[in-house]
Amino acid sequence: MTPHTATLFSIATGSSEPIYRQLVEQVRRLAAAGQLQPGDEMPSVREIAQQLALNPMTVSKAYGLLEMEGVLARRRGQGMVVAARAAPAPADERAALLRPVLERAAREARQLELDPDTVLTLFATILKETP
Amino acid sequence: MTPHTATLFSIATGSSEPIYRQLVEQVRRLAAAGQLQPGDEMPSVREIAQQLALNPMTVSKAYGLLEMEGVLARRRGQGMVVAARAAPAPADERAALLRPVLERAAREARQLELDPDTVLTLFATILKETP
Amino acid sequence: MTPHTATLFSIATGSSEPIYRQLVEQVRRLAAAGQLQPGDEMPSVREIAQQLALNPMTVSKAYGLLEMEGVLARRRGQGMVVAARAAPAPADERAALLRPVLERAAREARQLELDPDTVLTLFATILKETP
Amino acid sequence: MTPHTATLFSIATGSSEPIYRQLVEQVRRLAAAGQLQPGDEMPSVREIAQQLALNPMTVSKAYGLLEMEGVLARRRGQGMVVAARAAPAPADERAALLRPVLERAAREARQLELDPDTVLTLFATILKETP
DNA sequence: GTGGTCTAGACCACA
DNA sequence: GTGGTCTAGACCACG
Repeated sequence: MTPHTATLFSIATGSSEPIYRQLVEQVRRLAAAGQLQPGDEMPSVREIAQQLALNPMTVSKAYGLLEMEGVLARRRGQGMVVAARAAPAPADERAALLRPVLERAAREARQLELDPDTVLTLFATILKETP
Repeated sequence: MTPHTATLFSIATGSSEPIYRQLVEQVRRLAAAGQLQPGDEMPSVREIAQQLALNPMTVSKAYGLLEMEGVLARRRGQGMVVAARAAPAPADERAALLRPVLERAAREARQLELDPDTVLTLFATILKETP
Repeated sequence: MTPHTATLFSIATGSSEPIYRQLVEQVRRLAAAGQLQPGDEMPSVREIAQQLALNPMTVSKAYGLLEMEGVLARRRGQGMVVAARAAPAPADERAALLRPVLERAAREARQLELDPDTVLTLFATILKETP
Repeated sequence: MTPHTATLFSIATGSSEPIYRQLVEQVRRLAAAGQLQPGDEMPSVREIAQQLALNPMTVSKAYGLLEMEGVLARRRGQGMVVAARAAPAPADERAALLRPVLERAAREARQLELDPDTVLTLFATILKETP
């Protein structure tokens, strides 16, 4: 199955986060969650670049990093596919990927002197909104 | 009252976030939380620079931005003070400052296909650890 | 279209007004007047710096402020462009930008006890000279 | 006659223009206009400093400059008086003092592409409002 | 003493 | 190529 570019990625060009990193992290998460299964063919660099109006080098850089990480694999003449070892991770490993952003949120909450219950309630609300 | 530099700031020089921005955001949150009260004198550029081993211009840049934002005010020849309009914000306004990072966390959680309860439990744990 | 540096800016290095602010205000006015259209590419920091014999950081500071203001936008890796929302302002809005300096002139005229007609005549003369 | 501090000066501590310069220019204009007559005793440094909540050194610096300029004169034990040669200037000399600010306004008007008539009408309005 | 400005030059991240 | 960040150090303006 070849995932559709438009469905897969959501890039915020206005964000301060580098585009290539947005791509890398999204693929990483999608692979960990199993939305990208081992063997799935990734869209070509050109296709992504065109559809998202990005510089092909930006996409290429993301793919390169993902290959180094072992999330994607290069198949000669066939483009990139999701790597075998990128099997869906168990919930606790996926949770580990979420830790950094949660730790940052906790640090900010403390500096804002918000009490944990308020924060958790707010977060619960947002979790329901988002999907 | 003059807050103590060492107590006020914790800078991660290794982080990818620019130092001046770390300073800006910390001051912004401390003012919102009321740990910095209107009228409080901020440590001088040189003092912060020395204690945190930073270049004075880096600190100065942060102060300049905070002044533009209206969080700090310049008292000519006497350093910066916390601005009058930087009164401690009510809890709901402070919570609003936390929204962006929580929304980001929610987005990542969804891409990781983690169920909300797991995420909330993890966050609760982290919130207890952090302080 | 890429405006020419030399044509765009006239910097008075001798003035007490900081160079970066001279740049900021000129760009702001040129954008308001429509001489800089949304989408126009601005000259690069290095180009301006070289042509006006300034330090690149000085120019960079001006660009940074103009970006914060929303007058310019950064196109990663491709320099700055005039922001979309920086559309040419109608005459009355542009006139509003002129008010502060006119108010100052009026205040000074009053302290000099010059009668309004004299002042207006003088100003009319200067307006004809200047262009 | 001793002019009253509060009536004489209007200081904008928020402005970017140095306080001592605001003082200097105001005295200069008032003397040129004849509102301060030769021989008039100026308020003491302390009095001005207290009433306007300024640092006495700031006031002192302004007085020093005005003395150097010949606008004020030091009378031992009597404080500063308006200098003899600071006689009210004829209208054309006073107009000359107004030129710089008018030239700046003209320059800005041109960059804003405002036509001279509009500018003059606006200025006429402001001149009527201000007093 | 305070902060502001500018220069010079290095290094990095991004595209 | 682009702009961003940081350092080091000088000088100035202000109070």
